[in-house]
Amino acid sequence: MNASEDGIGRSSRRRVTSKDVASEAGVSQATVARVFSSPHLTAPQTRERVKAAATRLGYVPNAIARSLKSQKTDIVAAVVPAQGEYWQSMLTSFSRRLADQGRQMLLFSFAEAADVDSALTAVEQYRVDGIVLASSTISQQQLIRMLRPGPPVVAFNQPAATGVLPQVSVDNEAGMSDLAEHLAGLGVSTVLYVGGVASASTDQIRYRGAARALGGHGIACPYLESGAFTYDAGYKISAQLAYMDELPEALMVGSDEVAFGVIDGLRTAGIDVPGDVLLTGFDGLPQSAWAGYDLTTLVQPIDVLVDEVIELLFREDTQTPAVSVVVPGSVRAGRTTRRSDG
Amino acid sequence: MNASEDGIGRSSRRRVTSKDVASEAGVSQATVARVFSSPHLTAPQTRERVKAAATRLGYVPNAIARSLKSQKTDIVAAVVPAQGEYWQSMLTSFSRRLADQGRQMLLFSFAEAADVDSALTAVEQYRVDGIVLASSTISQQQLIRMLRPGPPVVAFNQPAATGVLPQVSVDNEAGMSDLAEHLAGLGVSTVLYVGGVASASTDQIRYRGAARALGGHGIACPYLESGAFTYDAGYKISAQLAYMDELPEALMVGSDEVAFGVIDGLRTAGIDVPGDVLLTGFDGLPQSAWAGYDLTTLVQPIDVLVDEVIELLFREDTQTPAVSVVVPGSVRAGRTTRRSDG
DNA sequence: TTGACAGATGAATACGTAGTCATTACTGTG
DNA sequence: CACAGTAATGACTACGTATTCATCTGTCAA
Repeated sequence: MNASEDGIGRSSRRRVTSKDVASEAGVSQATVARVFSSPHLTAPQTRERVKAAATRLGYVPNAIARSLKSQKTDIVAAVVPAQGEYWQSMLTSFSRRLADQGRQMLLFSFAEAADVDSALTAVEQYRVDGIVLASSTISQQQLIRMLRPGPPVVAFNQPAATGVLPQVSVDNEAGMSDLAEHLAGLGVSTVLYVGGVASASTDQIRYRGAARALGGHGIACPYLESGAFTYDAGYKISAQLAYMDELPEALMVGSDEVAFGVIDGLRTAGIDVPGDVLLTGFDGLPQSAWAGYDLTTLVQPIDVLVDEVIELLFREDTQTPAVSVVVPGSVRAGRTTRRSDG
Repeated sequence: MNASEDGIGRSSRRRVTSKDVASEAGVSQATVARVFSSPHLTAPQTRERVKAAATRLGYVPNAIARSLKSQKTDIVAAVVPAQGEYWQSMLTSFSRRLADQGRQMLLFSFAEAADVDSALTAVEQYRVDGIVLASSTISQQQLIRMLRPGPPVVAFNQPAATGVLPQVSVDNEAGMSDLAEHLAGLGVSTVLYVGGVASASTDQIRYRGAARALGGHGIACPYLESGAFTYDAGYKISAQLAYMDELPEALMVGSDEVAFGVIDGLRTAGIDVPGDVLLTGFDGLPQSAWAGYDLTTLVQPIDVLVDEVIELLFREDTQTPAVSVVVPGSVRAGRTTRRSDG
């Protein structure tokens, strides 16, 4: 007598398989499989009997086995940086969209660029149906690596990937340009651009958008690098700004998160935004609309971007070489570019 | 002649299997498998030859097939609400921790409580090695559903699960109690508690912590429900606060995110925090340390919580019935409880 | 009545890997 | 030299499902 055999433990004795259901219902395994994957091939009466047996035994189809046989997993992998408000909101939108389609999301987040390689190695092992690469810190070399045979890959908000991988991003240049026009329309004549990481393609393109638009109005636009796309980087760089002989009329910051840091840093130093200096962000994070900041920023239509990614991943047309999709954002005018009440 | 056969397209012709590598290297499939899963059983010379062949062909082991055979996926499922800063930071920490162990995270996020059921159904299909249930809005019934045979399940910050499922959470009651003591130590004599969702177990327990501690000092602590654990809920409820005949000396808010809304709402109404009213939060979100808020709050040691979850999921000892693990948090005193400079 | 045909089902197989068992070669010891 | 013991490998099978092919039943038209 095996003592451990009939303990009513939390753990299972053994998983129920379609074969078990088959004998319980008095049909073949094939029929059970059909009831769950192509019910129209089964007789209503049989179907009910099988379903009843399945419920009785607590049968749940094994997606792993199904994936092996059908060569599709219904899983999409997302390779995303661990830090950053922007990526988090993108993740949220993406996973929800996938869930609507009966797909799941396998998450590979990485803290440092060095971890990307191991993440990519892991991704390859799971035969996912598609891969999304996010983060501007993925190297060109790593992008090229994804060109091997395998599931479709799409880069997200990574202009550097253009020409290498299909890519979806907001129109960074036009977006920052629109913000610059907004400032120019307010009569601003001196502007300083506060970037995140100068080597990041998004940073470069956004700056170009600002510089061109402002240049069209005869306004110069020097570039200052904060060092990272984080709150802390913005907060720290604000010390430099506070000690400048003369503040520009407006600051264009490369991302909302950095902008939050800049604003808080300036305010801590006794410099009011927008009283002493106007300021714009970029991304349209939820927090940018919070009353504490009420930031003028470029809102990225994340849901649209995500839909485009999914569209690119699963489009039927495999002939047409994959292209870059660029989606326009929209300026949200907040308090940080509202001229003081006086 | 099949035209599409030798196009150098982006997509694969056919995946390379261990069998292909075997013939390429002149060994059996079994040997190839051993080289990748238990190299110590192979001769160094053979190992190199196989690896070379694998590289030449671009072989990548198939995790799906491995999972089917070995009955483990190295995947942990996380069922998490789509909204909420707190969950996002928890997710980040969790996925990173798993990655360190060579495990992946399958994400199931849900927008509304109604979506939880479909998420759970999907989770069951993938034979994951463990499941983490987060969010206080998962119903008791849904928790009970997870008691079926299957992978280990752990609830995260869900005191209501105690006794039903193994659970890990911060010490909500002691945490809020500590914050209350902090206020009492400042000589505060009137307090109002602003909760999130009154029916949520975390909300109830946190309130209890506040009420008990304050009661010990002879301080009453009325409860006001904001309606959700969101910024907007806090912002809206602040209107009610602004119109009160007399403000309490301090507000204890049930979560940081709600607290941000309350602070911004009050400030918009011309009520200064901490000048006119002191305020505490709960959770210790990254933003709570931002200079704009600099919130006095209870910092949850997310990394510790996550480690405890993983420990519970994968502990060897299957005998001992799973328990509730309660981890203490720590008070971070910020500007919002600093008496005005005067 | 017979043959054609659709509907429903079962037997058998493939998906790609890991592990079991058997076989072979080789080392060291009596 | 014989034998035991170990290292290395190959043949084979199981994991749980989906699908192909064949079989069988019953319906309908000629």
